[in-house]
Amino acid sequence: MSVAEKPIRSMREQICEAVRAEVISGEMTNDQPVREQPLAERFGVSRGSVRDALLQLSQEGVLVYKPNKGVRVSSPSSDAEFRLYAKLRKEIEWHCLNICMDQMTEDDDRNLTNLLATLEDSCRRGNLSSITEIDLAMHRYWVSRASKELESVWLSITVRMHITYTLLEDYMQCYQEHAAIVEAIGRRDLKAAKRAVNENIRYK
Amino acid sequence: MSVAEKPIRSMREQICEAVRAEVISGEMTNDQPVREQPLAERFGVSRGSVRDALLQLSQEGVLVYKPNKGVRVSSPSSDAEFRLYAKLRKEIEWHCLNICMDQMTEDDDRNLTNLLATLEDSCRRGNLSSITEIDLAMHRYWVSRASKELESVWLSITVRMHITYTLLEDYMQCYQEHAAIVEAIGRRDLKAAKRAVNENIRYK
DNA sequence: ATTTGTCTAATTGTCAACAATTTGGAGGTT
DNA sequence: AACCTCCAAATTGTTGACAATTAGACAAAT
Repeated sequence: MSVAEKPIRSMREQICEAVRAEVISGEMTNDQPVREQPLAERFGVSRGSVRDALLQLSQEGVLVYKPNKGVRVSSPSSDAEFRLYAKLRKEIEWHCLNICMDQMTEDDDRNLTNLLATLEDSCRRGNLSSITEIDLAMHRYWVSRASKELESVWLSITVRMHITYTLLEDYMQCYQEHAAIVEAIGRRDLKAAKRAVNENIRYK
Repeated sequence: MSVAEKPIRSMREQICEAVRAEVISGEMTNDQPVREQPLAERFGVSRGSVRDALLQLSQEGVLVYKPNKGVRVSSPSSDAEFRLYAKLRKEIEWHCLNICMDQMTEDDDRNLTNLLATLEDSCRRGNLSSITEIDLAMHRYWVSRASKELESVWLSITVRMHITYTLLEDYMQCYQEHAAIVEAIGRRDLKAAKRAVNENIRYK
């Protein structure tokens, strides 16, 4: 019998995910300082826990930390760095597909199909923050499935790409690209899955 | 005039560097738990600062964190992941050489030559922990020179490779490989530098 | 007008105490 | 001996208070 998953998420993890989602979806503008006290009040915890979360997000690349000055939302990378990140991200996702393709189950297929359905809905409604969130969640799925250790490396690279979908027509294209990936994984077709992922991770 | 560097290092940063060096150089065995209280007493600070440092090192990949159980030294990756990390690391260092080769000064040449001399000394004396430390410091030099943002990504990938030189004969080879890199950088020969770096980052 | 110094408010950094959780072992039962 | 139960010690998680640092406003001096 497989070991039971731990649904417990530490306070720090919850704050991390909330702030990360807000930053990635663009609800916080670049270079904007992120103060500890307001966040502590908002989550009903002490500053200590908030500090832990902000420190982790800084290490992750979502925020930038300066001693005695706190953290601020990180600015977009240069084009050259963006292309490098895209390349690294593709290498990691390809590797993870290699690893986890064989051990995919019908449960995984269902989970991915559900994520895809949610993505389609968000794309139709044009809900930008929801799109970016689910986009990340889908890629994260096969990375996490392959290696928990790689997941944190992948995340710290991906968040630095500042993914944003600006044009309305991009929305449905985003959905179709992910549909192609899920379909390839469903057929356990490694080559097609890699090709589809490569199509989706654009080099700008 | 260039902006003055801040030599100030926060308490957390100092603890991080000390513990990281000890882990990387192999002074702490794999899976060994790292307790907060002893470290706090050793550095003469409170547990809070130590917690911050351990959290950062967990995010970096040096340590592994488990809720309510603290951190332990991370175990080596699988061979497949090692090869992936090597590939990612090479891509980053190549990119950084691309960026910073043009803006290298005589000061940089002096710094690298000094590091190389220290490395030679450590290699002759067979001081393993010193070798790994200087090895990392050298590669870190051109990465940091190119991009502070990439530095943290590079570090988190590199520390997961668990670099260790086990055989005595490897020591002098390590020195010679780095000598080749420094020499190529001194000639501002990008292609030769990339080739030398590629030689040094082995795929196991 | 520009610079310099100083005060004040806001913010981050550190600490020690307390709460919650995990660990390990003593003691008893089968 | 093997297995459970419970308790105590060790360890991590959280909190509020206080110290240190920074940023902005304002006045004084050149």
